Amino acid sequence: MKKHIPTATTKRLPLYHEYVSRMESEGSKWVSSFMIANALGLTPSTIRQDLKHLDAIESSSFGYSTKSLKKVLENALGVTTGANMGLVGVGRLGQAIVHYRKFKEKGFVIKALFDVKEALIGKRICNIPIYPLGRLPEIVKKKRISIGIVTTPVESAQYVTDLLVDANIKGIWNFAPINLRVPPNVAIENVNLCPSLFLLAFRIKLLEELL
Amino acid sequence: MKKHIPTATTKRLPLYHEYVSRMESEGSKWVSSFMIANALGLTPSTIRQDLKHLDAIESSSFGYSTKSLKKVLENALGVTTGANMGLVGVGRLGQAIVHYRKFKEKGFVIKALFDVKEALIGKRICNIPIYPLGRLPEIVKKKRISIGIVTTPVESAQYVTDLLVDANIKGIWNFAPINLRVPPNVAIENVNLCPSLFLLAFRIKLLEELL
DNA sequence: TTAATATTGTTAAAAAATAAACTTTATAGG
DNA sequence: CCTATAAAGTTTATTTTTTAACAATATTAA
Repeated sequence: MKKHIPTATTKRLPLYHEYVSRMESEGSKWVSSFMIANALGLTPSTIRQDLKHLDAIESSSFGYSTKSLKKVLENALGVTTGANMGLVGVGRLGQAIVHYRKFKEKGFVIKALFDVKEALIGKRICNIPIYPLGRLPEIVKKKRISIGIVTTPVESAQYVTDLLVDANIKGIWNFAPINLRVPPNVAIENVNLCPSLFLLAFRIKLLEELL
Repeated sequence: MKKHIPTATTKRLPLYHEYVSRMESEGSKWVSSFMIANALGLTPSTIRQDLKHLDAIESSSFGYSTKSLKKVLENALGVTTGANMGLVGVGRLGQAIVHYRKFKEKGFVIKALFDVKEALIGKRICNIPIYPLGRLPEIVKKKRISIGIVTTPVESAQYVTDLLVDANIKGIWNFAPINLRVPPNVAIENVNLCPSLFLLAFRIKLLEELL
């Protein structure tokens, strides 16, 4: 297969990866489409269809080899090499992300922090230095940063994004509640808390109407 | 229409709401399907199809009335009344969420914090008291908490969720990277950072392969 | 070696979601 | 009042996604 991976599939691949990683850390040698489906609320058929788009995975009548599946997923996702990241906006959310350990394990390392607040400049969080926004272009280039994390207030998010784009960043991980405009050669992924909470509220409402 | 709202639509409604809210705060009286589509990277047709499922919206040859659309969306989403929330796991991420202001405006108020760490008990963050986990059932009942926010480490997430479910919570907003098991009468919404970052990495990879 | 079982791999059907095309309604200007 | 325009509302077609059914393969134990 391999040709073109459907978008619905691409959104699930990272979830499979996470599940498989957990199973591996728990010592499971094999993982079946039924197990994944059950854990993620999908059908086994969907899992198998999705995995058909990837490289061959070692399988048996127990299911897929945990190790092999994880490797193939990482390959497909392009998370084998990791990336250097820079975070702009060292507020509470920004700091929480800096302390988050999970992606570091995978080679996604935050190499620099940026903020406008004078008081923060020169300090370090998790041993990562905080630079003034003005030095962003220079530092991004020097540290070979390819992903920008935007955790600024809404007002400055687009400005900061433009800075990052001009500095030749490849992707933006955006936590500000705004749809940023980026050129087509820059990837973007939004993490948006309010809509997420509202979706939960909506699901609660649907469940209540059912009674 | 009104009958059954497709899930694809439900996921977009909160995004519409956010966009409309922003437009309203910027003083726009009217919002068209073209504008929304353009801002969110969708087609106008999709927007119109989606809104067909909701109550009638005041419209003209300028588009939809911002005020009316926002109201109808809030109605549909069930975010008119808000909800009392309790947060379990007062780590860095938990604290960042406590300080997040946006949902409070909409009536989604965090009324209590819970943690196992002795040192935290009795303290307050944003004037919200921190209770020991043991008092969760009692406090949830007393403060009429209907949404539980889980920001604990993975290891304790399921345990905490069970506690919340037993305390008759209606929905779980889960930030732990694990697929929690809840009974069918409890709604759940996951916010999962690692898959989100991996999806970004994947999009970057796709863009690079294009060149 | 063979039968039973569990699971993947594959194909085909069904359902859902999206996009396009067309109709109706509302506004603005002459 | 009429015409041009802009957008919503609606219908239809297309595409994508999901599900179900079945075939092929690997394992286990008798």
